[in-house]
Amino acid sequence: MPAARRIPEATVTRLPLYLRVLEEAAAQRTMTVSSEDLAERVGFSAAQIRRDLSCLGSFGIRGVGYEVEYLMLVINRQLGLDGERRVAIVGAGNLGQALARYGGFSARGFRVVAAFDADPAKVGTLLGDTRVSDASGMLEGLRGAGVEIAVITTPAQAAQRVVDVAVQAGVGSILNFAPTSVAVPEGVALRQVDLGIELQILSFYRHRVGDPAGV
Amino acid sequence: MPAARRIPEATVTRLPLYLRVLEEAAAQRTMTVSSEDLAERVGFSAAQIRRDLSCLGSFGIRGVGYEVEYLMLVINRQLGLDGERRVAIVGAGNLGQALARYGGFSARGFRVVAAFDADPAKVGTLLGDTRVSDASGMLEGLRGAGVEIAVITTPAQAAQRVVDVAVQAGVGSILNFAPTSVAVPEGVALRQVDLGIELQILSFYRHRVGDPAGV
DNA sequence: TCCTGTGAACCGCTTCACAGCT
DNA sequence: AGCTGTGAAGCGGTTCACAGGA
Repeated sequence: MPAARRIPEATVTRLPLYLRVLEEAAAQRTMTVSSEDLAERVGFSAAQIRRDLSCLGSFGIRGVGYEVEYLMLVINRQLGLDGERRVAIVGAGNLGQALARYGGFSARGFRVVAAFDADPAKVGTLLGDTRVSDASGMLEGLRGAGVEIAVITTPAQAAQRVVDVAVQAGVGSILNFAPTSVAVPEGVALRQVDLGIELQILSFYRHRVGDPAGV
Repeated sequence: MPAARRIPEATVTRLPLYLRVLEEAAAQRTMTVSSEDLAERVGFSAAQIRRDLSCLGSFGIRGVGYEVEYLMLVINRQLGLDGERRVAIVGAGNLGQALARYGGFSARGFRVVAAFDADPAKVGTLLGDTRVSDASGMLEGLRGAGVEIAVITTPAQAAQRVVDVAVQAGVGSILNFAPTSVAVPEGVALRQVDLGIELQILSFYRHRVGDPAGV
């Protein structure tokens, strides 16, 4: 009986990676993988992986490893990927397009059921295969479509307003790509990704030469 | 004399956020900010911020706070944003477009000096305002343009090949958006962002109801 | 008085090392 | 023999709490 422990945040962020390599393994008709195999594919230690997986229960086979199919099932269920998630994309720019067309979404059960933009020129066009609606109808639109996750790809100055409307519409999870920090009330899940910040972090690690700069 | 200490990785990832809110503050003609002010804007604790900034030297004014302009200068220099960084984008799809047009890049001194795609239909088109070249000329192209950072927005199966060529061309930093883990040799900086994984993490935190699922 | 800079305590995550199961 | 699952140790980062400067 898999004793489901509390799952540390750090572990949660790694589970999707395991899922990705497990799919690769399954595609190669691999039946079982050891923590060592997984370690090689994802790039961190075998101990780390055993510790992570032990949080989900204890279903590895000693002397053998983990059953690929079963492990995928367990991780999928833990992440809540066993059903469908209703997603809205707000902001029909290039990033919104990129996300709407990204195959990895639908493959994981994320369905884009609504799209919004404030620009009249974009309203009525297709984002992936979802028709873009006017942002003025967002509150009702999000409610009506039963959206659980809102993905924000608007300019920075619109982001907080969009978040507020989404929360009001009962959206429980927000993924913010706008280059500004937004606030959500207690109980709403939030993740923020800033593409510009990633480059800045890289920029730091670039000039690792001992540079004892003064003031 | 600001004693420049070693900067923890966690701190580095926060510096760009400080920069962002400092710019907002500067736009509002704010001359100084306290760690408390900053904490409110970025959303973590004042102690955290003081600790982070103390790594860059000690130039806060007790009883007052930090000078906005000077703090920006210090952080910019630490991140290596005081000069220009030559960037290439590989993969001219929607995500590549989104990045090329993203204002936050040029504002921070990141210049897109080359773009590549394997699709003949894309070659010759514009990515932002950079002409897309054929991927077959990537090695020479990257070298010739003196690219320091390669941003990868190709499909997963092309990513590792692109990384290998980039490294061979002397590119020191890689930002990978392709949904697969790539490997780089020692000494090359690497960051990976998977848009799909962010959604999966959110999905986990969504169903926080006590769900004692069995096997 | 007010806020910085920082030792010290604390906390969560990672790694080690090995007992125990197959 | 081989690999999992996990106590225990180790490590990095965060928070506390306060000494000390403006």
